[in-house]
Amino acid sequence: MASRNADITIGEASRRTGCKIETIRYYERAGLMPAPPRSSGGYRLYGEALLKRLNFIRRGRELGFSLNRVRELLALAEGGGSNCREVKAATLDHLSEIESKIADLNRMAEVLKQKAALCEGGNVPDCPILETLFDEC
Amino acid sequence: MASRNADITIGEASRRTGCKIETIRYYERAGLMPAPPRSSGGYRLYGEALLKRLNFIRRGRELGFSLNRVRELLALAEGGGSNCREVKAATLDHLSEIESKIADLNRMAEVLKQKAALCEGGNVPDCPILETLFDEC
DNA sequence: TATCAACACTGTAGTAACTACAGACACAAG
DNA sequence: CTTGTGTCTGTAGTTACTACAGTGTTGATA
Repeated sequence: MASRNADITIGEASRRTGCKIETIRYYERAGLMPAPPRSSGGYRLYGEALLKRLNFIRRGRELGFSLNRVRELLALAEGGGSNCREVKAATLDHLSEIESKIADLNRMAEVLKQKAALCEGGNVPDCPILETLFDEC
Repeated sequence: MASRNADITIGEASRRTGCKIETIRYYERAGLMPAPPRSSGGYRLYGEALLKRLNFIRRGRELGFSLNRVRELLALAEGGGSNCREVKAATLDHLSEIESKIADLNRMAEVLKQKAALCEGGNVPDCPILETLFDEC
């Protein structure tokens, strides 16, 4: 049960989790991953539990959680009393951040579309886009 | 025509443009703003042209242009042959970056909503959100 | 057994776009 | 002349990595 478990080098861990090697080492430095056991030659060796943890981090990041947020979630997952209420709160918090970012970007996109429409894109000087950047209220 | 023009200190420029003082100095270091003239005591003094330029940068940033992009736009605006076609291209480029960011965020928001819905948020251990982070695919 | 490629190690520095000091100097009002 | 506010420089910190350089390890082959 422990034999093939502990023979995973960092490169293999990288392939299996989709985290780059340097990112994995970075997570260790940053305290998101514990220092793993090492081979006699000093190579890091990852077991299943650590791979799971790496995947957790990667999935959290893919969902846009900050590393700090991921850290919190890991703490919640670890502290046996993993408290669903807190996790849900963090998730909803994050969701509302994302939604306000979406709203911001939509606003930007609108303005950019308007500006682009002003401009027929010829070889003309006096571009209306630049003018509005310079002069608008 | 030049009297009240050149008496604007960095604090006043900050108030008028909405850029923080340290950000203005940063733009100078970063080559987006030229080194302005100085008072006898070494204070930076901004004229109308520089204020306009600062506003340009700020508006560009508000629209999500990167500083490099703003730099390009400024160059286009300055090179007398300010070429509407290039400006429009940069704008549309940027617009499509923003739109793909919006799509990403919408995807994230969807998943987060689903996850949050799984979870009734009680004082329970074994939170389904954490479980999917750990175990999914 | 020697050797070789492929891998991993540490430590440092760079990225974007600021922000935040510390310690020193400038300027205006009382 | 002092006091208070403003500004100066230079450096370091932020987030989440990424990219080296220079050295050591591993495992397979000749």
